[in-house]
Amino acid sequence: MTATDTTTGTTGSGRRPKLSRAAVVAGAVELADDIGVHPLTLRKLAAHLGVKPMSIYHHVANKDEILDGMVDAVFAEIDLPGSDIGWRDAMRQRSCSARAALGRHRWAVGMLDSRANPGPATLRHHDAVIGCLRANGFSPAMTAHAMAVIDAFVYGFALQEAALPADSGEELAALADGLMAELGDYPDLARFTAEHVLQPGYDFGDEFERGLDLVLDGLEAKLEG
Amino acid sequence: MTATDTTTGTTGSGRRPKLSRAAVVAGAVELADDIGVHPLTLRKLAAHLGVKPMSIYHHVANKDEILDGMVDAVFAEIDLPGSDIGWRDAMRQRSCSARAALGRHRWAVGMLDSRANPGPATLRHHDAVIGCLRANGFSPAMTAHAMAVIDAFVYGFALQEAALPADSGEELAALADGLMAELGDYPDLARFTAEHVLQPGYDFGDEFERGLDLVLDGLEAKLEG
DNA sequence: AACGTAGCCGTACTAAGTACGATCTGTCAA
DNA sequence: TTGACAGATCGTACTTAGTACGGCTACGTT
Repeated sequence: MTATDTTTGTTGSGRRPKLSRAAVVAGAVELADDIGVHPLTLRKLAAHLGVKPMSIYHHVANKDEILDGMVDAVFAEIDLPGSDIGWRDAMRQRSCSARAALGRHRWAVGMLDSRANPGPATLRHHDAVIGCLRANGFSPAMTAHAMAVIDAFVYGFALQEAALPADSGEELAALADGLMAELGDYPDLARFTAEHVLQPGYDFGDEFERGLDLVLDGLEAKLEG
Repeated sequence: MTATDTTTGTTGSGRRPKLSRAAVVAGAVELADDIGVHPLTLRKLAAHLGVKPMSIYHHVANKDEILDGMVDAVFAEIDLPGSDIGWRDAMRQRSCSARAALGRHRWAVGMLDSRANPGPATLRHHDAVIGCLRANGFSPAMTAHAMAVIDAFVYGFALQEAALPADSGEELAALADGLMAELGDYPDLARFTAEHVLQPGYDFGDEFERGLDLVLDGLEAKLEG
């Protein structure tokens, strides 16, 4: 009775399935990418899947189970840390992959807190990270420390990116006038925005790799010290 | 027509108000602390405020405006960086304060992404942080870098804390048996949980200050280098 | 060929967000 | 003092969302 069973059943009798738990979750992810999570309803999902609303309930118990599955589906997109490269490259790779996945599915970050039931992909991911660190000389305490810092940075950065009003500097520049008008009471913010954020070459996303390296540098120093 | 006007109006005619925008938002924060954000409905909020549902709509345009206000109310609880201490202590203080506020209101972290309209407390906070860093020798680029890394860590850590199934090690130990049974397929995770996480002295929250210092150390080194 | 079962759907109930307009109560002008 | 005004509150009702319940359909088995 694993909740992740996607097969149709071994005895094979009855109608040929159009749906499955995996198909429901995958459709929900697609639709959420398109319209967001809050506007995602079972009726819209059913329409997206070419099915009537109540058919969904033969594959999931309720909407929460779909939401849990969606989070796990995003984790499934994150590369596991490679085992043949060093811990630093492995962490770097999986962090970048995680940021990319959370960027493809902006709705996912905000769900990480309320979905406390980790799915198999989530557990497998954490398992692999722990295995990688322990195999590379990290003590249990250092492993916990490293995971806490790295994951906090990755999730937090993704959270900030998801909250950005615009994706690119160009879009941001388009909003600039209206924005600056409301910043009169905040002189430092206003100056900083005008002189740095709105400058042509600026891209908040560039801070990711710089910040990640700062974190990894710190961990490397602690590991050696 | 500032959306934050909490006064009853200058001309002073009409009925004595039991409600106000601020009272509505404050009540919503209280109720969300109690029951969570998803179960928070206007009817329950009205009951909590001792009022009928539709009365709320004379103070806010819709539920989204309440949610925006709630996020801003949490930001209002975060200490602004002190101006007389150095940047490092100022950042440390406001980070700890932010973590505490987000811990008091676990629902808040998950809303940071979807609530893209910053309120006055949020703007004031960012303004003060920028002012603090710029006044302490941070270039615009270094300011952006520092804010990105620190905020990412703080928000991300709060997100992880909010996702924890239990608050204390004791509560976690109570869930341990059921937990370990499901971890058969994840040997590294299982061993790590048993040998480190479930040990008496372990508290995930302790990682906050250690991680924060790692980040601040890295920034200090960059500032001097 | 009949049956059992898995998958799908129609109907309907409860609850949530909120539009619309009625009512109620202090305050101010005369 | 009083009457009218205006803001605050509330009653009603409409729309949409989640989902319980039971019926229908078609395929594999016997």
